[in-house]
Amino acid sequence: MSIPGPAAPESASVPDELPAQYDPAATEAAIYSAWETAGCFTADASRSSLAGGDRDPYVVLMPPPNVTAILHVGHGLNNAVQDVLVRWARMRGLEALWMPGTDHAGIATQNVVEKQLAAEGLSRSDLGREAFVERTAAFVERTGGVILQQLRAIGASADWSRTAYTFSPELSVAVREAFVRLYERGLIYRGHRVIHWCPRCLTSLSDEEAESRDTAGSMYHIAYRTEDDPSRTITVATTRPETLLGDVAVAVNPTDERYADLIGRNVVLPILGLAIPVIADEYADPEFGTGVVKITPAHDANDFEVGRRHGLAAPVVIDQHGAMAEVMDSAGRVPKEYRGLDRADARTRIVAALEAMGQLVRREPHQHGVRHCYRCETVVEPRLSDQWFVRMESLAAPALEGVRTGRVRILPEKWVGVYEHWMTNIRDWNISRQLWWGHRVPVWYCAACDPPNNVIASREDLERCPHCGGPVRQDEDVLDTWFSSWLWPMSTMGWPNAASADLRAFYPSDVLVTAPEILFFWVARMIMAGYAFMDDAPFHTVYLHGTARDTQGRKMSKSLGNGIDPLDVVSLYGADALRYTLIAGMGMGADVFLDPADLDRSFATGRNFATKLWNIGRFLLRNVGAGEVQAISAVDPAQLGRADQWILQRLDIAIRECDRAIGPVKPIGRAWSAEEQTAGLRLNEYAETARRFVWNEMADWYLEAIKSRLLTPGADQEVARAVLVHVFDNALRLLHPIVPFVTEALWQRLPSHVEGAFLAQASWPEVRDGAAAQDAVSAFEQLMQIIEAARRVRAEYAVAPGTKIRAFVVSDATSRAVLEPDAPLVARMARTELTFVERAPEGASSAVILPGGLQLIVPLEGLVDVDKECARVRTELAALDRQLAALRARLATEGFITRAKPEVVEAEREKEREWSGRQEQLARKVAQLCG
RNA sequence: GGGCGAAUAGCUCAGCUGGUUAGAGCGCCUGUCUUACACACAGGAUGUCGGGGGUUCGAAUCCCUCUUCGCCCACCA
Repeated sequence: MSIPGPAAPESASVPDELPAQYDPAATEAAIYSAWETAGCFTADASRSSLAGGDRDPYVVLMPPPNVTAILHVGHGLNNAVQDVLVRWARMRGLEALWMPGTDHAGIATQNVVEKQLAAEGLSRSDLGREAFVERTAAFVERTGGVILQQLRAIGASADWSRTAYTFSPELSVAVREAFVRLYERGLIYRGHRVIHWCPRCLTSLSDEEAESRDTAGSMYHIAYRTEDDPSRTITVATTRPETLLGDVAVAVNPTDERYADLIGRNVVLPILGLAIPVIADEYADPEFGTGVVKITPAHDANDFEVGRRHGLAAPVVIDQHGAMAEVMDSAGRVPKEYRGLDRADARTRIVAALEAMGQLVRREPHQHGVRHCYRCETVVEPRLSDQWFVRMESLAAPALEGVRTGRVRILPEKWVGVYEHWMTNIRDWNISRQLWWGHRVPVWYCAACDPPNNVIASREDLERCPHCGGPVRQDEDVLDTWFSSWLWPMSTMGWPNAASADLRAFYPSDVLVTAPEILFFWVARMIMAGYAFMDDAPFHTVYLHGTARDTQGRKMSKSLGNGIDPLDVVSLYGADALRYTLIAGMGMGADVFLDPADLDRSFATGRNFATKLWNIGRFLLRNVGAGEVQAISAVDPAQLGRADQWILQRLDIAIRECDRAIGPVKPIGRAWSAEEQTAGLRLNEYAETARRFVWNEMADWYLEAIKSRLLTPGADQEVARAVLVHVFDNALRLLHPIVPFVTEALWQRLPSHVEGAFLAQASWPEVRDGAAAQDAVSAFEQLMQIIEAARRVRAEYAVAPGTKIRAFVVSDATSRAVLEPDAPLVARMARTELTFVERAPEGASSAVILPGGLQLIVPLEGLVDVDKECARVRTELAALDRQLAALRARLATEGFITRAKPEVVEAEREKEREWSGRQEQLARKVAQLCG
């Protein structure tokens, strides 16, 4: 027995000691450490079929959380899904590797450390670059990766021996290699252009990091006077009047007749009094605003392009902090009273000034998208600067092709269109950041050499120039954190070392599980990197799951304070309850709604289920005992009872349905077929099927049905024990990926358990060969219906629970021979004594018509008044009349017979026979009762 | 502005290629501590499947349209 703790029995002879409620706290931690100690989660490269082994690999890459992150319910959801898949694959006999790790998270981590410094009254410049980086590294070393520890608490079966970090020495090698290779291929270049700049983080951002937010602003209409005729004015429309100080022209559309006469003349820039030209450019849309655009090349990406086309200057009038200043080529452009003013204040002042001068024609409310920093929400400032870019077009082509041909599938499918749209309209990626925390751009500059020798991209640190031997200095910038993340599927495996065992055994990986938010940041780029560096996609499936939201539909977040701490849930109800609730509640790509104010209710589904499983286990252990149990294969099929046959068939059905819900494992050496494209990964269906089997079928029916057999010594007891253990063993296997702890705890206590074996490593259930005896199964189903009917009658007439009732079953001799031996089962499960008769007895009674020509008649004397029963039967008959009429109409339609599938027609005919038989019986009953 | 998706029980959602009397969980109602489980058991109620039109023998399912929500993208100053 590998499970210590108070709940573990000393010996299997006293299994009754299990508490009535599952106590996760007493078991989970011990089970997890037993798994880890036994190396259950450690993948072995030599066993991979790609490396000469006999198992197909199954690899899931954990989206590396930020190294400073703390587990929230989003991580819980993401990792629960991955763990289900990995545990399932492991049980399927694949060499399963779940690669864990963290991301150094450039801006995010730097912000955290800078905040700490600020609390000490320091800034990063007070420390200097080297000390700051050291301090950040030490901080990460000390407190980073907490989240990985927390993931163990929710049962994550990652291979911790391989834990990676995007800023580790090994991954740094990969980053440099990727940079230099792309540089050598001409796909990385230095560009001078307007990029997104965060004035708070003091760094440039990629297009994806500058998130557009719909914002209520104003549109200002400003009149400019022409230089040569002060009476002739031209009105420009702008949302950013403060950038006026950097204007070098106003543009009109060349086809716009309103302004044709002005093209080539000058207008006077208000406030500064500078003369600037009116230029003609297609960029100006005659339909929008006044049709006149002010051109500020240094502070707007489009204006920059216009400026370039017309050879205009690009004066920079806003500094890196977002304050007005004469930064570059802008001498005399920022009046003293504006210098140092924040852009927002400057806007107010300039608008006021324009108004005072009578040049503000109009100001109207205007909704428009404003870009914000994805890390700190600051309004991003377009800024002219030199940055490193990756040319994306050629990288995107194979990544687009990979999805189109089915090498990679994206689920749910609705994201495919989004992916394709982004890929086909891809823009170059700004990868340089003006930060200190991150991979330094591996480029050195030589002051002595001439271009292109003065810029050297290098895999090794350079001390001196390889061309002239003179001194060099390294680029000050670091790389976008995503420039290391996009290599994750390769770098974690040892790339660029082609001889790496992991790279050979485990690339490409299988399913990537993540949130749609990072489809472009990460997923699309990983696919591009895969094709660019490994010539193959990094995975065959992208599974984009939903978001955790509160009851008002708001995304759970720390700042809103509406989050749920998964560890709270774990300590209250256990990891299994958390996992089951999340998995069962999450349709493909659908959001999960939870109430942070009512954890009890939110997680009732999972908690109740874990307890139910536990109690099924308790019952089994108590009643089966510790004695030897026959293997199911050793049981003579002729010995199997009806209930046994029935539950074994239900098990097979459950296995098939679970397999279908999880779907095909992977396509080997080919693309996904059209049918496979969207098949599987319906984990909620899988969870529901497994739950239904173990709870509604095994516990509610089978267990109840065999209670007496279990208690009566003899051969039949042995059969019942064997079947029960077999069925529950398989149920635990089916459920293990979702609720690993409670299933492991129970599985190890089964009498069939072999010392030292783990459910985590056990095999996935398979459908048994040989069909079940259908007669026996049907007979059991008929008994179930009799029991349900009798219970319904009892409930309807409020028969006291202790009271036994009598009932007649009207049946032919054949049915009677089949069913009568099981009358005691009905007596026990429905407290109803059955008497089999060939004809309905005289007198008023409640009748329930059952399929197969059976009728259950319960004498109502002493139970209820006849009037009430009469009314009930009449209602039932009326409903049946209606349904039967509709059914007959359908059957009478010629088109139905000729066009419907034969099996559908046959099913409908069968139904018609059954219903009309029942109608007849009901009519007779009405006559008897009411007439 | 462009693109995509969704609308089914009080709530969150299944319902896969059109064909049983549209389902589950949670919640609700009634009864029960039936010796595994009250975090349970047994029984029950609730749906013009968003509105309208169409295709079809047959539509929650396919098509059109309207309404309402959501998401992604976008330089319209």
